[in-house]
Amino acid sequence: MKNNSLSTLQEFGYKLTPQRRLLLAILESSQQHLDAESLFTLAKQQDPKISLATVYRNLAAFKKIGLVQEHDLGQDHGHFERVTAKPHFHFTCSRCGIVIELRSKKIVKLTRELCESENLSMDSMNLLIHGLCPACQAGKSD
Amino acid sequence: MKNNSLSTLQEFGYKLTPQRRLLLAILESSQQHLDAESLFTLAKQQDPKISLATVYRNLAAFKKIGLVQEHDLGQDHGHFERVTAKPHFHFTCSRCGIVIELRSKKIVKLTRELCESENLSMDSMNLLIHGLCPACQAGKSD
DNA sequence: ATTACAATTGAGAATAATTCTCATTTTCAT
DNA sequence: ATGAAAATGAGAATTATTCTCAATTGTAAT
Repeated sequence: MKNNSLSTLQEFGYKLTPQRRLLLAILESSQQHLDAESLFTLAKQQDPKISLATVYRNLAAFKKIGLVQEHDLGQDHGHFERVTAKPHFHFTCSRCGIVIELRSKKIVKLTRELCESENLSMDSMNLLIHGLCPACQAGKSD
Repeated sequence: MKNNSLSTLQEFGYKLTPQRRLLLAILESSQQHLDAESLFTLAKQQDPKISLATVYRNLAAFKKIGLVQEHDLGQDHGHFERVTAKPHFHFTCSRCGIVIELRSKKIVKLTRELCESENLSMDSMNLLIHGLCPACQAGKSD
């Protein structure tokens, strides 16, 4: 029943190390989009010996097997989040940098159909929108 | 009538330097998604003195005023392209890395409406899709 | 045309994110 | 339990990008 990320890891031939359990646990409990450094900081609280290289290595592995997605949120480094059943999109305010999550089944469906019509097999989609959030639209004069 | 990128630059208070003319000309004539290094290489053919810093500085400026868009095409560095009237999306094959452009007015419209419904003002959208291209679907066994 | 000032540039140093190296440790199938 | 393959930690190395600063240039006003 409980087809969790750990069994997925094993299915793909990855070994189940304490570091991987820890990193996945953090990613799963986090509601935020973590960057490598933040994940490293959080992980160190529970395993002070963990290495930043391990964080990067495993983020790459998780990405490869679809457990996490990397997003370019307009900063100079990537952000990661656990992939959930519900695909969603990211709106980034170009002024204040806030990230707002959006959902639309219709857009997902259309994208899937667009790919099908071109004979492309779609693994993941990532819709990034830039603009002004409501607050920044209001205080545009600053 | 001819509202080109040069006049846009001036409208935003940027000076019209030979380097900027050159970079924009290259971006406009290129059908590809150039990264900073390729743009630099192309620019040097016409202006051997041009500096890589100038390329980065101006890509940032062009981006800021909406003349170019930066895409994260799954590599470890950004790719840039001149913004045209027609928004389009990018499919990247996770196996061979080929980039295929897709268009869908419907998706653009839905995205715009989604933002409106959340009171977000949308400046740009960027839809990145990952999967397998037709060729790589065929030769999956390699 | 000349001037003056702010913006821009070139060159290379500096920084920041990410990857690599390699000796050591650990997982897991046997 | 054992051994081979995979993973880790630590720090060095690499790569993309930004910064610094002196010299140059575009432009608005004369």
